[in-house]
Amino acid sequence: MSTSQIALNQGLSEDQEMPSQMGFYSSPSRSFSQFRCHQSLRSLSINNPSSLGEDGTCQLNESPSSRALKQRDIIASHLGEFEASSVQKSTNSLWPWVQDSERLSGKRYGEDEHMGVSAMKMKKVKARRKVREPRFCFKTMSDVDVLDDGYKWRKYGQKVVKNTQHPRSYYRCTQDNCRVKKRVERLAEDPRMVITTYEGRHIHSPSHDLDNSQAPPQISNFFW
DNA sequence: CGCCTTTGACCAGCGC
DNA sequence: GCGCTGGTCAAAGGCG
Repeated sequence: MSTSQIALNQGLSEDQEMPSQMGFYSSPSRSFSQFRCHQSLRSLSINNPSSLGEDGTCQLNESPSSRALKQRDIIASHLGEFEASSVQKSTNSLWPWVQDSERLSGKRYGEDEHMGVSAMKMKKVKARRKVREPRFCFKTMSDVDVLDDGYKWRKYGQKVVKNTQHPRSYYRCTQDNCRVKKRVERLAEDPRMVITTYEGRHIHSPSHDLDNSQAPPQISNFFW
């Protein structure tokens, strides 16, 4: 049985903060029931509070009925789910999945929220990008590091982070003017688990959809 | 030739 | 101020 785990730490109570090594920050102001469930996820019981694990993740054991869902469809569904329910509320106080170090320096958020790409390129010489786009992360048990989420990514960096055996890889969406990035790393405690962190919102549909017109229309509704 | 990965260097933020 | 760390840049090389 293949297993995916989606970080739903927004639904945690205040004293159930995510493990620090996962870089999560739980927002105590939101309850689990606030998540609206996409049709394709209902079979995965993602909105069932009883399925919330002790570590703040929702473990999705794929049932026969859900097994037909392609991995990227599941991911795309989650993207839409999170966007619709919370990620767009990108004020500092409601930032859903922020790394602890960044939470402590919340002043960094939103300064250049609407700056254009060319302007950003001009500015980066003196100052690194201070914007932090909406982000969320999830972990998946997988042999491959890069999950097929329907988008095309280009690797632009790799870094060995402290207290981890495996390097963290940095990817950027290859689509013009799309500033979405993602980080991929393996969980130190369990190398079988891949931690994927998305940052930003896609301004286009998944590249696979462009190639395959048979893709379910509900999926294309959830790009960001 | 174009696109991609690799990798060392650089930079900003943070803690002390 | 200094050192550490994470994130990014960009040159170099590989591959189809």
